[in-house]
Amino acid sequence: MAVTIKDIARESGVSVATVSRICGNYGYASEEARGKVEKTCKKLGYTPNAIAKSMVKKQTKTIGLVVTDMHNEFYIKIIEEVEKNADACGYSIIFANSDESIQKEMKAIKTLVERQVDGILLVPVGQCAPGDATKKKDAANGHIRELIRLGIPVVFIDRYLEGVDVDAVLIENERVAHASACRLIDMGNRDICLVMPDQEISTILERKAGFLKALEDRGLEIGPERVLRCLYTSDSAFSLVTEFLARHAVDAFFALDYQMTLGVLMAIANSEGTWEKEIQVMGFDSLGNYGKLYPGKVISIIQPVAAMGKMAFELLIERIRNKGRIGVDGKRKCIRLSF
Amino acid sequence: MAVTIKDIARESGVSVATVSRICGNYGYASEEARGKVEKTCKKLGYTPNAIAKSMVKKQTKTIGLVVTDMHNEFYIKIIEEVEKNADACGYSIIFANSDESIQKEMKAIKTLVERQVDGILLVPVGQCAPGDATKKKDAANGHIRELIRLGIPVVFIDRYLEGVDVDAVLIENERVAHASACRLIDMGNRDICLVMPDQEISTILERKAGFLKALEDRGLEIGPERVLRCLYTSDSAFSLVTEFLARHAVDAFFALDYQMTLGVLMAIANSEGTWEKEIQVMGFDSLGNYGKLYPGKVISIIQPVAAMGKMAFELLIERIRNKGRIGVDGKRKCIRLSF
DNA sequence: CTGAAAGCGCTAACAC
DNA sequence: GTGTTAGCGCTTTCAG
Repeated sequence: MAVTIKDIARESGVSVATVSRICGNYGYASEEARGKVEKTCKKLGYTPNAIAKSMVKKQTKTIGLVVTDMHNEFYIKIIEEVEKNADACGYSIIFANSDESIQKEMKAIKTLVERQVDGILLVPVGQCAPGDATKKKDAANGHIRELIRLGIPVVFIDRYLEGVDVDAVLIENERVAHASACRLIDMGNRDICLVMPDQEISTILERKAGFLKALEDRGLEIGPERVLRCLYTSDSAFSLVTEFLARHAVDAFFALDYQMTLGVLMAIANSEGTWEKEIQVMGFDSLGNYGKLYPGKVISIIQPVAAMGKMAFELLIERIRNKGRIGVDGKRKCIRLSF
Repeated sequence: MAVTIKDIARESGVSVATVSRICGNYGYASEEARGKVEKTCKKLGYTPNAIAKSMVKKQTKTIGLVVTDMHNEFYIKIIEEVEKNADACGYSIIFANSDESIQKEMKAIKTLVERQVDGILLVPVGQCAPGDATKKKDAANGHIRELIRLGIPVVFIDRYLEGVDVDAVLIENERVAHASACRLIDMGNRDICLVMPDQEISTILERKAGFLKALEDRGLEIGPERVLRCLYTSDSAFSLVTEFLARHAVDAFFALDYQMTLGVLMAIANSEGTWEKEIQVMGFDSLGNYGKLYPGKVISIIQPVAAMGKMAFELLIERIRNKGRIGVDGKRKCIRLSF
């Protein structure tokens, strides 16, 4: 049997209240009592029971963190940053991977709610489709709405969901994509191929819009065969680009996220004769150290991931502190980082 | 206020005991009661409180997971696998990163204990030094011993600690390194350079021993300048190998883990004139998809990480189930996977 | 089959 | 300053 506050109280000849005050160090306590209690705590090897504490304080000092993909270094970085920030504030992370599956996300969130997390940091799977699919999407996002109804603070990271009013920390995807694509064009690349996952995810849609606008601004057109849509994995991008390269020549590739960038590089590195053509690659997300493995021409659009993790955590903490109220102005915050 | 079992009881005109039986579905309950309770649960949007449940059941259905490095894909895979297996069994993961710091590890473990995790999966930082440093190491590993004293099941993954009796899931490092190095030599490589972090970690020591034994078995010698010791990062390995390549020529590199393998490849890819020399690289851990980015000669020693994660989790669960007793034979298990 | 009641370990009034 | 006590939401005997 683990030693409890009661044991400490008995052993030191004081009441549980006194022990609680001393161990939680709040309220008054005589030096004498303090000394005795601290000694017995050490002697008996007392470990406070956070569960019991949570029970009465109605806060667990834990937050849920759900990401969609563990093969994506961007999300790994997010996990790392969130854990670091949380730890510094005495929060623990209950971690879950939704693996781009809405079912897994729903299950994860249900578990987190049951475990009484103080708040949730979420990269939402849910796809924000425009148009007639709205009703279906609404149903699919019911679990997020439920969270809001329950008053559990949630902050989205990286992606947002159309029609769901939630705080979020995002990137200025359209602007950044636009600026980057302009730069790519202004470097002299005319024939550019877009590589993207065929999914209705906010980041992808926004980046795509920015890219297309850049083409338009520069008076360029893009044929449908130059918009490569694949599954949301680097392998899929690899296959598609490899196939494409066997048939076509291009000046450059524009890849909309980590997996796409990786797939493009893999394809170029492995396609006969393409290496020396020096195709320019521009893509979202750093490939970490791996960039050094690829000697070709690559420009990475590196998101400020550390800042994103920090801001998301801090925003969540703010919401947790003012539980119920949503900021001073009563509005959700949607932080858009530019860079 | 969240809706509780009490609300459900009142609303459905039964006692809390009945509601508890029905929601936890154990014990008897009439169809009538069941129907009423289930309806009100739905109506009021009842979410069971796992914290309260933990309080009385004295088990939280959570396990702690602590890894040492989030820039190492091997550990990321471990996280992924553990989460997947845990989720399937109704366990949640409280995650922490010790970042190779013994202080952070101690803090993480303290937190996990306070949070009453049912068990802990740990890649221990602690370095298993042979010889006179023993006493210092013992002190450093006191927090692990404390865990055992408290009866909290722990399973080490990847590394073990000398003198601390804990279940572990490891690789047959020495044998695998030996076999791999033999193969490397038998391919015709005579002048081989070893790249390793300068740390007393079990994996590294064992792999090094296997490598050296292979040289000995084949009647080869290795000069001290061909044993490259660096910090435990790919950048450090990169610098050291780059410097080495500027001065020496070798047939092959043997890298003792993920970070080392990555550093070696980076160095070769970026060193003037080394590319075409076709230096053979053999190293522990897959570089995931990145392998495709490097067109040189690489042989990866790929650890069965999925099996490791699964076995570690299952061993932990077994220990949790038989809380107190340590297996049928009263002995710790040290599973050594070969491949 | 169902209900009353006793806690799990801790905090927080409220009295002394 | 310190102790008593009433819960937090739930499970689990033990009666009925």
